[in-house]
Amino acid sequence: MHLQESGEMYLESIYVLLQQTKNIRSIDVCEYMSYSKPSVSRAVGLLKNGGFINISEEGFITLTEIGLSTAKKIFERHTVISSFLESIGVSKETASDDACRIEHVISDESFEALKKQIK
Amino acid sequence: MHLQESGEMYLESIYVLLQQTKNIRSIDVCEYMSYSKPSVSRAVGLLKNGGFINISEEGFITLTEIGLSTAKKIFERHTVISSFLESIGVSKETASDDACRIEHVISDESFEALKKQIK
DNA sequence: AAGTTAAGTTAGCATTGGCTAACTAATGGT
DNA sequence: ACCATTAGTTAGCCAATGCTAACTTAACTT
Repeated sequence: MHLQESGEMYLESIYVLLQQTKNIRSIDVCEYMSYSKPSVSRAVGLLKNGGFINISEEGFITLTEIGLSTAKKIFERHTVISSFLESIGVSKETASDDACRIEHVISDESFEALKKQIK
Repeated sequence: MHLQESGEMYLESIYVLLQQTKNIRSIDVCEYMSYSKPSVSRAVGLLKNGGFINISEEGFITLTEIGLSTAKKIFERHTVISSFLESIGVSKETASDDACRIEHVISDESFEALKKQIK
């Protein structure tokens, strides 16, 4: 199942939140992304349908195997792109903001080339 | 007037076409972008309303002053990003494809940093 | 028990930006 | 004169993705 750019953002946010906190729910995603509850509710439903996450009885979100690997991939893109931009003199904040958008549109080929560049 | 990503793509295509051919019409944009006539018709109408292009009596498209400077800016982003990617080993085609998408989302700050990088 | 708060869902709106179907209008061939 | 082709427009569909309003449900408070 293919994720849109927005789906990737939600998944990445869930991943980041799960690194900080054990138990997260939709409301935490709302807070983190500054999106409304209905928006998150729908997105979370789509991620669940797509097999990327599971929702426990109590509403806690966990990543499936596919969800985790997908999230890791997106997150790696974020950190690599962000690091690269910082390495050429871009401010931390702009680098992260730009990485947020570029991570969804860059090809594997260019990403790998960038990755080589920063090490 | 602010252009969406799609508007930027149309404007850039018009700019590129005008560098190749003197007289271009909507149908040429359809061909070039592989979009349907109604899609181009609407987009061209929006660019005209936005003051980026003019349409002659015979349907020929010309760039206004603002349209030209905007298109040049976008096109410069394209070439710089594309050149940069090629310079780190990305194939010509992938570099251009990626530049096409990155050019719309990258910040001025990161763009300037990239530009410095390739010279 | 009754009321408040918190989390989530449902319904439905708006925008963006692609599309097809079907129309108009102008040009050109036989 | 008639028909075909070409360019463009209009109307309206569809998907994605944000939103608000209003509901349900569960839990806590007093």
